[in-house]
Amino acid sequence: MTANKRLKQRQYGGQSMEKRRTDRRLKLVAAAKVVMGEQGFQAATVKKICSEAQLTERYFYESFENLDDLFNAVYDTEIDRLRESLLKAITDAAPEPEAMARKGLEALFGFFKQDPQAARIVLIEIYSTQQDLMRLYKRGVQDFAELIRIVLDRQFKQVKKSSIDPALIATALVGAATQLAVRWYLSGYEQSEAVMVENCMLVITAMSDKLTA
Amino acid sequence: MTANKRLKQRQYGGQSMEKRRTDRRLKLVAAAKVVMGEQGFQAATVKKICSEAQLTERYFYESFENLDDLFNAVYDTEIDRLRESLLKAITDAAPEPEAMARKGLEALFGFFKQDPQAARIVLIEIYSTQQDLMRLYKRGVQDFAELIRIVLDRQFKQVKKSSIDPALIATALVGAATQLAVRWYLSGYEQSEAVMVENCMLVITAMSDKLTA
DNA sequence: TACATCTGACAATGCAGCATGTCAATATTG
DNA sequence: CAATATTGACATGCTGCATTGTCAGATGTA
Repeated sequence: MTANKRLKQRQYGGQSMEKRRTDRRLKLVAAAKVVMGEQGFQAATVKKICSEAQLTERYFYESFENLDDLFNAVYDTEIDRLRESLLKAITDAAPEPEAMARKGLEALFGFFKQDPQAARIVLIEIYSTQQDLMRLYKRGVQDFAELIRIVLDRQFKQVKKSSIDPALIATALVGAATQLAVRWYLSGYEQSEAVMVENCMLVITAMSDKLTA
Repeated sequence: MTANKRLKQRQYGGQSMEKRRTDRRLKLVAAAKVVMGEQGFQAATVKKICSEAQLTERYFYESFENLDDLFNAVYDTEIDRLRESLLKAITDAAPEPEAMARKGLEALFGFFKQDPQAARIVLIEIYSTQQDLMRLYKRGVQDFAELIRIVLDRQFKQVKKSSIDPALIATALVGAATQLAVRWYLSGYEQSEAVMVENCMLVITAMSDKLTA
């Protein structure tokens, strides 16, 4: 529906049609991040977002089906940014496991501290979407857990008790970190970033100790 | 507004006005739990809930301001049930710390397994309310964390590093358990209850070891 | 039995937001 | 310059839902 009449396209403002479309799309995603990150998904409307993006409402439907669709785009964008930041921190600190963990946590809490809108999107609003919760959850939690699991597997090759599942342990650790982040965000970042990192580190090293013991 | 014209009240169906009102309120809370627990908060409407409760819509406004208000009531009810179950399990198993933790986790995961609607309300839909997120979060996460913190404080009196905050550690542990529960719920309870308990226990004992070391 | 209260079914109203449409102004191309 | 594509501002129709209102019938009270 969106691109049916391809009769004649031309430049406008020195940009091709495709460039203009993707620019508008990016503006909408950025605007939606602001609105949803400040007021929440529920309070977000097409009108508000288009107004924030300084675009007329028609262009919303040029790029998105509905608000859920747009939220997915916003979520993916922010999660990608977070993952990139995390991966860079971790790989830079390799190969010392403890340094990797610490730098990773610094990147994580730094990300949330420096961008409260993204924090709300990633930590809170993820659960407000109707469809695709599984997809978002997998992308936002399980993929990170998978990262951790790989490290865990390296640390302890032989599982002592067969009922212990590295994937679950990894999920639990992700949960510990995110719950700390949620609390931190909701408190208005009451504690210092260093304190958050330090306490989260303790949980991780505790687990590491336990598994290597 | 609800109870202005107290001109003349009388029995009906053998019940006093107050009894009838509270009965209807309870029916609405129970119905809302079903609708919101199955379809989510967003999909819940006054009509659906009243239909589920087999009450006409007028009675909704007799007991609640709006859907957020009703959700609060549902959430409180379920959290209270969960807390009661947890406390009973823990106190029954006292004073062995490890047994307390294990029985507590069994109660926790048992609760979510046996009542998926409550699981969704408590784990997922909590974040979908507009107002009062702080209140719900405090009631649903921080109060449980406080429980744990008290136990932690007993286990290690002197904090080695001043930056370690038992309240944060407790929050992290709550996060670990709830994230496991969320994953479990979203997977359709893929793993056995025993496996969930076992893996969560490992995280807790790891932390316990670390703090008492 | 007569009368007031309570209840349930459903209608009426009003509003908010989605989705599409209109149209004049502007930019681009030939 | 003429013709057409593109844009922005705004209007329009539509839908679903919240909230209030109506009324007949059921139930209790004097």
